Amino acid sequence: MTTRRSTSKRTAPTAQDEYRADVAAYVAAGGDESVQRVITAVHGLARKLDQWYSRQLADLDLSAGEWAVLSILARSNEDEALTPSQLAEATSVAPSSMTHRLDRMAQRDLIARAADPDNRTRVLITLTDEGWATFKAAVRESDMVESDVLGPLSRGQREDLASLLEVLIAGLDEAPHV
Amino acid sequence: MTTRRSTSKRTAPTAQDEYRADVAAYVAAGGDESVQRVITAVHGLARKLDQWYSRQLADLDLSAGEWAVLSILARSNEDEALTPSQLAEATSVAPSSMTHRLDRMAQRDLIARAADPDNRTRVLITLTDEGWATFKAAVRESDMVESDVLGPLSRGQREDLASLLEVLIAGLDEAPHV
DNA sequence: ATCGAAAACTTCGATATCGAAATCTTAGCA
DNA sequence: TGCTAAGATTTCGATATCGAAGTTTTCGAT
Repeated sequence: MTTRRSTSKRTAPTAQDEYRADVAAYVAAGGDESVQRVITAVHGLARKLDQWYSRQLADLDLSAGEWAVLSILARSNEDEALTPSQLAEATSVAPSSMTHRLDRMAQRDLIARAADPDNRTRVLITLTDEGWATFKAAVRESDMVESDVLGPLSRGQREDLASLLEVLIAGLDEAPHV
Repeated sequence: MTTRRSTSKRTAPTAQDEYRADVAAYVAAGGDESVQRVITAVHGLARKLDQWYSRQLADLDLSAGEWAVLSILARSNEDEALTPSQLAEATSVAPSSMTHRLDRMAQRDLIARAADPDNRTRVLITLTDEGWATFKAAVRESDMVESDVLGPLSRGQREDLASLLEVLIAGLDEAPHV
């Protein structure tokens, strides 16, 4: 089973090797195989994509967290602005961290703060033109990487894959683990 | 299209709603739909799982980063120990951060440092018995959540899903973006 | 109408992470 | 052998994040 001798320069196990070893380890530790294959693959894929993103985003001087804020605002801006708390919740970060993150983003004119006319406790965050432009630039760059990743699949296979994943997404709402 | 009125208590858009809105936003910004459906679903799933993990891991007094170290060691320990640099690379963290993380884990007796007999520059990290036990406990807990997530799919569908994802994983090694 | 509890955001102190410089070891070459 | 370049880890200063406490506004009950 030992196919590598990683003492010297061969420090590059392929993503496929890592995946197989991970699945084997989790199954050995008591996990169900059909579960671990899917979960491990989803995680590995997401991790790899995140690595690429952070490299791409660095070109635009954006951190992963700032990108998260940008993209959430971009998809919900048209109907209604969001508050710092909602952004913190949505990006899994403490409210106090969001304050600082928004400070930095406001300083760079990516977002704007405005008082909520209905409730002066609240602050409403909106994307500036600059923020929109940055969002679109990032999407364009990311789409290139993503297309490469999905390259090996035909359009029909992508549909199948998306459909299966969407079943899981829908199931998340039922899950009793909140 | 406006299906929510999130001013009051209804601050809980379902995971499915979020997913749809995300895909729509990325497509509107210039992304390919068959790409964005898959990528967005993978990300959403991974994010949700990560949220559950960090809650479960908190029970074991583990951070996500510490769990990453534990699981990487668990799968590669039998044939060969790893160095701090390799762990840093594998978990996408700076080498100096790994130093501190290993300090904490060693203090709690989860891992052990040992000098590499072949190269005194290197430090070899191994799991202690305590580390192994913690790893297994975490896998058992996680597997419960994961099984719930995959509940909506039949065994055959899981196979199909895993196979499609594995094609993508294999493709990562070819990708020219490193 | 007023008072107290709850909500939303920010400030504050402590901890984790990062990138760069420093230290020590190994490898290559004259 | 001796010397320089490269590699691996740790130390150091700066920044980001967290949880808790603080401040202001809103909501509900008396």
